[in-house]
Amino acid sequence: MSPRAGLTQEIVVRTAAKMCDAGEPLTLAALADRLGVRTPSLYNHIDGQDGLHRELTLYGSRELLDRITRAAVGVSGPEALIAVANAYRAFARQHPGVYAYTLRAPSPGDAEHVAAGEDAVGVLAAIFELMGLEPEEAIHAIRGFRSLIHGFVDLEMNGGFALPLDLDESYRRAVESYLTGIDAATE
Amino acid sequence: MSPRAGLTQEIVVRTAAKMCDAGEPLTLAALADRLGVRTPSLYNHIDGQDGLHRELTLYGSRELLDRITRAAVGVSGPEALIAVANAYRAFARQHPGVYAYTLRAPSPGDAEHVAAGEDAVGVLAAIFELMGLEPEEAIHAIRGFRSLIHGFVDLEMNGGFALPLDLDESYRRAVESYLTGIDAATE
DNA sequence: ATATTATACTAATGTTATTAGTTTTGCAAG
DNA sequence: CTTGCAAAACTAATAACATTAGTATAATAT
Repeated sequence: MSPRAGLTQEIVVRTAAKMCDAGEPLTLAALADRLGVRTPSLYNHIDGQDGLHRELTLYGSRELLDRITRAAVGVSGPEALIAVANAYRAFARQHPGVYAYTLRAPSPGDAEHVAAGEDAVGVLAAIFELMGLEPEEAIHAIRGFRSLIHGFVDLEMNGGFALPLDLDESYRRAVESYLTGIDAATE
Repeated sequence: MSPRAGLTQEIVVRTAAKMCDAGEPLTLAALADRLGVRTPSLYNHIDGQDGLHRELTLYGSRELLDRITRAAVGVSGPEALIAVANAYRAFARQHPGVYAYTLRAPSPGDAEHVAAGEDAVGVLAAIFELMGLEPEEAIHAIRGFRSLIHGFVDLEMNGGFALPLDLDESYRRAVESYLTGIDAATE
């Protein structure tokens, strides 16, 4: 009937990303259906379900790295960190499905994935060290910073904040408070 | 052969909890096998897979609430919050599988689950308000606090912290920095 | 023009969850 | 003590999904 549907890994992964961002359950069957193809045909482009997840993780990690990197150019200090925090949350809200994949720990062999994670940490490390933190202090500070913004975004996405009080304001205050505390601890 | 294996919902849920805490994939098939029973027999005690997940969520939420409540008795202020943060992390490390279920948003109809979540927030609200925060300020502060500790624990559990630097120290500093910032913002 | 390779297919298998309907046990009421 | 009943376990069957093996065909390179 139709050998040659013109698929490519790029198309498969991007379509999968759209589906999970839209909240649709992401199964190989549904993905194949969406692409007008039979399920086994996907195996020509991705290594099964695990492979698809790996690709989504990599895709999301790179995209997120790109966002926070761009958010940080031209600014420094707390201002830069606030910009990064806002870019991070904006990405997660815009791509809730893909965002969830970015959190997966890289497999030891997955050099590309590891690299994307290290680059993201590198962006933060540069900002903190320019603020006068020693490298080791910076690592602690980055861990807390990442924890705060990821935690907020994750709870927000999972309906963890029930009360009718402005979430933007809560986020702004949380980031601000943490940075104030870091500043106080540095002196 | 063996009608009457002596199962009860309690046993089913606790066994499921043990399995997911041990990192084993939690399927009804595996759970039934573990209990020495056929899969459909589980339906006498839980309402399918969704029902099991709901029970695990409730079980975990109550357990976690119990831990943080006990951690907070007899102490107040930042000391109490640090105790809560430590109890929270200890629970997550001890019960990684169950912890993941506690994060699920309660279904609107699930009054028991909603109540457990509100109680947990209530514990934190009491502490913050005794520290002099207005109710609305307290909500913002609680959101940030929960975000920080959940985010840290979640990243830690998912291998998000790669570098060989003491995690306990990072956690201690993160909580301390945040509380310092809250304190500064309150005056 | 032909050979090759990649892509998509059909067919088949195994796992899982779920429902329907059946048997049997343990307990309670007469 | 017997009889009846509800609950708990079972078997059987169905549907969704992922995966593998093997086959056909189209695009491309020779």
